[in-house]
Amino acid sequence: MTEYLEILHRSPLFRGIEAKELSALLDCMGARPRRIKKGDTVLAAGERATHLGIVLAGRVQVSRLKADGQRIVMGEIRPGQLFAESFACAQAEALPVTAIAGADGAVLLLDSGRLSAPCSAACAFHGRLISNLLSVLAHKNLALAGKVEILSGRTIRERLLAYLEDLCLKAGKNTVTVPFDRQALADYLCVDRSALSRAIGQLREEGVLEVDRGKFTLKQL
Amino acid sequence: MTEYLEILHRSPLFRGIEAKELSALLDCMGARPRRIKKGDTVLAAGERATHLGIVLAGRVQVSRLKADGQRIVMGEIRPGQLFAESFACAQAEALPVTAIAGADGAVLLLDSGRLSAPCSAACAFHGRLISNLLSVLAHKNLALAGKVEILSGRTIRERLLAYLEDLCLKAGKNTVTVPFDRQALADYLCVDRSALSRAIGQLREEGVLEVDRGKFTLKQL
DNA sequence: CCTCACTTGTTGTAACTGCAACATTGGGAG
DNA sequence: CTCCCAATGTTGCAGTTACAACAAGTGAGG
Repeated sequence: MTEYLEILHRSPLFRGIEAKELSALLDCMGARPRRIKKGDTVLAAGERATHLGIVLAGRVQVSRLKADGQRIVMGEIRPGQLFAESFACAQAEALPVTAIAGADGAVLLLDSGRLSAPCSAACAFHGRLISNLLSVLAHKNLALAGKVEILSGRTIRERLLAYLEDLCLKAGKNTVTVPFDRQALADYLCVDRSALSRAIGQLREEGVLEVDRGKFTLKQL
Repeated sequence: MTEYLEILHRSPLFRGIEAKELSALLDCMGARPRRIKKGDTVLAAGERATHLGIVLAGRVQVSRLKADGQRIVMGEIRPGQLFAESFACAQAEALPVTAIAGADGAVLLLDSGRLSAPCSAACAFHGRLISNLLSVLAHKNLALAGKVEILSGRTIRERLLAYLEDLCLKAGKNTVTVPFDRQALADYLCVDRSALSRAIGQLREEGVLEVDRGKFTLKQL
């Protein structure tokens, strides 16, 4: 656990909580890190949504499977970030999404009940924790709204460019590495993979885009 | 204000707070109801996101205008429900959405700073308020995820049916009244209005759907 | 070096969409 | 009742997409 304290301390969930206090807090909540290997299912759709997850190392991909077999990739979670927290906080009956490890690493699963229930030992930080969680949920909301904006594009071209521009804006440069392979990127944009390939090819031919594996460079911004 | 206390008391934000305490709480936060007329701009895009809104009567439509002029209708807010709360809680620089009254009514705007800052008089209920807000944000997240699922449909037909099935599921019957006119429904589904009309016509001809103005009946579920 | 599995790119085609322009409908004001 | 206007439906068309099937590229392991 010790090796991950630094990551946890930087997590938005524990902002403002001292490292030594953090350790006690985690003990109190019975948190144990769990190692994951690429491809492992961290949380499966259908489970009761009792726990929220924090990525300690590696990355976790959250996706949803529709009845017709279509997959929607909701996003990729990086170290320090949370996943499944909305479902846990909303006390959803069944988890509608699946979380899969995108690389070897580790996660921490926290019982949301224990997180929000008053705990005699750690009550001093409890308010802070809830307040942080509020902020995390709010930002997650903004991210989701951003995803809606991407999906509002009516052509693959529009959606891809909206996504890449968003990434570039956040990265502060015009070259970004997409954390998905082509199929996952297509599922993230909710389009067909081969059609996405065609759109990428066109954009490259037009000189709008430069592509090298997962590295995209926007030539004009 | 008194006329709206009942609505507020039933709002998820004030769950578990007694009616008489509620009144004091509102005073303490300096909340004043504001009457709105159909078409009024309640919150404008670009404003600092300092306040969250609660609909007291009527309805409020939240939409976002893209750079290319395309409008995205995010949703319709009904009495007791909140809007713009994510932006307020995330302390967003500028509001990315616009809130417009869809009918005559009234709203309450609450300063999110005052909501989360400790208040000597109402501190007893403060924790409750934050906890409720957490739940509201979590549920809003689920709603947004639902919208993403709707937008993941690759044809207008799929999106419309996903939306209507969702409404029917929530209503518990197979006849629902859509709170949008055709243009707003198209903007909600992020498709062209005339193409939406065409899709509705096809579904009706096939006997899948019965339509009367804004009233849709799913013949087969 | 080769094989094999997996990822990515390519292409033809039918179907669907966005767009624009126009027809129709329905309800409110006078 | 009639007029008027906004909402809704209709249609032709060019462009885009999903789908399927296949080709090319890539990397790990023997």
